[in-house]
Amino acid sequence: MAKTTAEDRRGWTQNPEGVKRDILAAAVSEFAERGLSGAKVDDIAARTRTSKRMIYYYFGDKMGLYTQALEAAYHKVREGEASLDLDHLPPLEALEKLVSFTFDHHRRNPDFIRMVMIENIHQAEALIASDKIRDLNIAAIEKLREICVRGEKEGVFRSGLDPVALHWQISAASFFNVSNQPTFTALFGGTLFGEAGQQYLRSQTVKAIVAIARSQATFEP
Amino acid sequence: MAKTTAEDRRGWTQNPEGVKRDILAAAVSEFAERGLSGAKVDDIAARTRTSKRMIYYYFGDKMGLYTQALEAAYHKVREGEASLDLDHLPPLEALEKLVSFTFDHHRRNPDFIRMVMIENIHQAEALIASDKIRDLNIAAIEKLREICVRGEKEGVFRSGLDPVALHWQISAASFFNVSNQPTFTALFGGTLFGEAGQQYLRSQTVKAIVAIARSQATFEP
DNA sequence: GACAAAATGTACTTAGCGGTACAATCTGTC
DNA sequence: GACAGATTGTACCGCTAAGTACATTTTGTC
Repeated sequence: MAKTTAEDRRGWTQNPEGVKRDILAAAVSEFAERGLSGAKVDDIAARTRTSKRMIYYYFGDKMGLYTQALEAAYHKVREGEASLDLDHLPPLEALEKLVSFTFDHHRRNPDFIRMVMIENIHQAEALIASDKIRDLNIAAIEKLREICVRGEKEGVFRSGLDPVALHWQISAASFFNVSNQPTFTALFGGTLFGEAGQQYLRSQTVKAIVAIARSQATFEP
Repeated sequence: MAKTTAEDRRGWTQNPEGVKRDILAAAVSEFAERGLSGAKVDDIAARTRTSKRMIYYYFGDKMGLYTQALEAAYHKVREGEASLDLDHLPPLEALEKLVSFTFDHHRRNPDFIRMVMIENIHQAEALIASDKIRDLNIAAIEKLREICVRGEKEGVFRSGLDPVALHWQISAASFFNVSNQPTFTALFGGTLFGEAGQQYLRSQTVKAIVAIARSQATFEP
């Protein structure tokens, strides 16, 4: 995180793109950690190799920075998803793999999860204003829709499956698993969040989603 | 919400308990709406029939107020759950009813959900410090454990079911449904959050949880 | 190498907000 | 009804943090 790549600072030369990336990375961390009002521009600047002055120079104000940080977080995470190739798998395996992957992927990106939490606290105002993010997510649904269609054709999924509702189910488990870990651990202990617990939850989640997608009986344990 | 009950202000007499309740109600709304740093003590005071001075008199500082607001939110919600009687139902129906109820109950208490979101953003620091809240939640798990035990004995649930994991599954769906409504709506439209959509999601969720609990095949559509 | 525009550093202003000092009023008790 | 302690109102302080003024350096262009 926030590691210094060589190109970010070649000697003492100017480097607008590097500076912008540097600021955005710092902003994502800080906002994810402390929320919109909790994050301080001075603190973000301190995580940077540049100054507060440059934040205002490139991003206008705190909200401008926040919006772009949110976009950066979405971009990074959806990019990771895009690498997942499911077309060559039969629909049932494709769905299982997608759920497993999403579960793990969210877990690997807590900053993204926290940005979305913060966005929800703020009624998704910044997200609504960003067409960029909407486009990224439509693509995610299309991938799932394709699996649904294939599954229905082959008769392994029940007909009339709504990909958006299915996405809701997958997201609910994968998101909650990260977002509510602090309170859940505080109340019930951290057993479920160790490696074994997470594998268990993931397999249970896959099973639950598959049960929703199939109309037929399921016989495996 | 924050309605003026007759007893809260009898003429101009002192009324410590009424004032405290008034402040707490205002605090829950304000914190739930804007988060910990986002909430302003002056704004909370403005929602009150008393003054900022009284907030500091009764609650010490902003964090003290926040902690008690969190406790109040938990208390109210767990109290609502306690009214649910499942002992007379066979285990499968009891589980189904519990899931349905939880789904609806969370939906009816968005302020509670938002308080928990905020707590998670802050690593559950206030929650960890509150024994009161932990006790409330242990009780919720015990209710579920009892259902699991009965279900296993009667052979309708698979053996070795973990009530905490099951609670995780139930909470994930019910919580996410409220917590992420803003971003989900912004990205995919609000269809799922209308009355029909919610009924659909609730039934899907019940089906998913039941699938997890049963080892046997399920034949219903 | 001179000029303009882009990029950066330093120091400052300003307002919002958490918290408090001080005084006044209410209420139970003798 | 006087006293003590609990409760409340008014006015204020001080700090933090968002945002800016102004000066300086870098860099591409002729």
